[in-house]
Amino acid sequence: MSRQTIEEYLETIKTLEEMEGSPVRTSSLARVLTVSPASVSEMLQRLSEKGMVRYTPYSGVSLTEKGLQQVLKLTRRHRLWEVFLNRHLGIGWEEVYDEACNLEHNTSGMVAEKLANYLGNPAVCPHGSPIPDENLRLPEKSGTPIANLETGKKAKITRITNEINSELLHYLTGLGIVPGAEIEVIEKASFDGTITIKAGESIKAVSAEVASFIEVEPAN
Amino acid sequence: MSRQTIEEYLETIKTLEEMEGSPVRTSSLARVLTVSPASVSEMLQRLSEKGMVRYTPYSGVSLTEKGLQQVLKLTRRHRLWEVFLNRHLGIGWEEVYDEACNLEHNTSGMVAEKLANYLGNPAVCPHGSPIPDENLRLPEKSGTPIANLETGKKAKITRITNEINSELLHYLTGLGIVPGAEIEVIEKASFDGTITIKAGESIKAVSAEVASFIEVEPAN
DNA sequence: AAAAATAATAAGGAAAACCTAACAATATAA
DNA sequence: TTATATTGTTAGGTTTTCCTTATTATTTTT
Repeated sequence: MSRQTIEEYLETIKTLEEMEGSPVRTSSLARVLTVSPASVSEMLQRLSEKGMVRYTPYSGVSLTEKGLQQVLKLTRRHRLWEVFLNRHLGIGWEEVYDEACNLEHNTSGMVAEKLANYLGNPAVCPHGSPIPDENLRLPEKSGTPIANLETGKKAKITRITNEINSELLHYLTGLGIVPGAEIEVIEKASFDGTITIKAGESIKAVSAEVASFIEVEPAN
Repeated sequence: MSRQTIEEYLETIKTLEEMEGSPVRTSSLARVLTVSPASVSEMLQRLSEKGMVRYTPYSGVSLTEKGLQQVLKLTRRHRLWEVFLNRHLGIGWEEVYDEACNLEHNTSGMVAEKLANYLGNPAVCPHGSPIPDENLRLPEKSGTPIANLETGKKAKITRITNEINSELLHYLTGLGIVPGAEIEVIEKASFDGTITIKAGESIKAVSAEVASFIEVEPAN
């Protein structure tokens, strides 16, 4: 198994653990990686032999500590590059994900740490996601999905949890829903979860699905 | 043939064309790439089918215009990253080559041009080698090997043409022989080509082989 | 021109990363 | 609780891209 392939599998497992819970099903991985379930089964056995994952046939797969450390290392590099691309090269936060994906797998530890230092050891990426520190530790989770915010409450957007879908991010940018923006929940439709949000002077509604990607911290 | 493999072959062919002349022999490529001559033959046929090289069996291989453009594109990305790593991250000019190799293959055109702009469109890398411009054009060659410099003449070091050998570069740094340094040739031994150089206050001798990597521009 | 050195090719193989089809296990619904 | 549907695994095969070894062709040297 090539390093690239290993890294792709591990990162996808981590993402799915967060999205759908652990353990992750073979079929989910097959869907996301667009390969056959049979291929996934095969790969998971090999990753298991390498001690990167815990794999129980017919049940699912989860990262071991070793696998998790590997993913955190990549996440750190990925998000550091995102900060650089956005802040210094002026590439939009909607676009930096893909570019950072290309760079993260080819960054040495030395370059990663010098880069972190150059950037002033940022705590979050342009989407508001936390950057693991030098020891790969993450802070306690602080934000909450916007659906949890009471109507009429003001809050600050801290994070958009879907970094991959650049169309979504462009759409949110158009609505003024970007990390750091001050917003207020005007209305939450109980029927379908649509949420009406005031951002700046404009008032816009977003679907429950889109809202699920928006994390906020209530203003005090 | 994977993109990575193609790029490695093309870059090696270019380097060997400069070092040993064109066309490049199969055996030279096999030696540098540490693969069998049989594999090289096989690969050269495929590169030839793709129109990247001109390959004449038993004679050798040279880059086509298409192959050359490809190499220049990579060279541009490579040297831009070297400038960034050296100037902004503080990685020594002796070390930047390897790191830039990793990054160059995973850099999009967009990132390359934004990076160039960020760096102020530098003309040369930390070793003094020219960076192809946005249209992949290179300036006329201006420097000359130090062996061509007359004894007693002052000159400025413009380039070290061996960027790969970091031990050599560390050695030269210790002697004060770095791009930009003002030097003077004290003596050229006619027997073995050893050259005695004054750099700053110190006077040191270098072998003909090491000297062959040092390019200068005479002071006016 | 023959011998020696070098280069190219052919034959065969290994490993990675997929696949399909058949079978097995588990979950769900009647 | 049995039948049905869903999901997962195994077995065996394919493709790609490299490899080595042995053989054949060409060039160079004597």
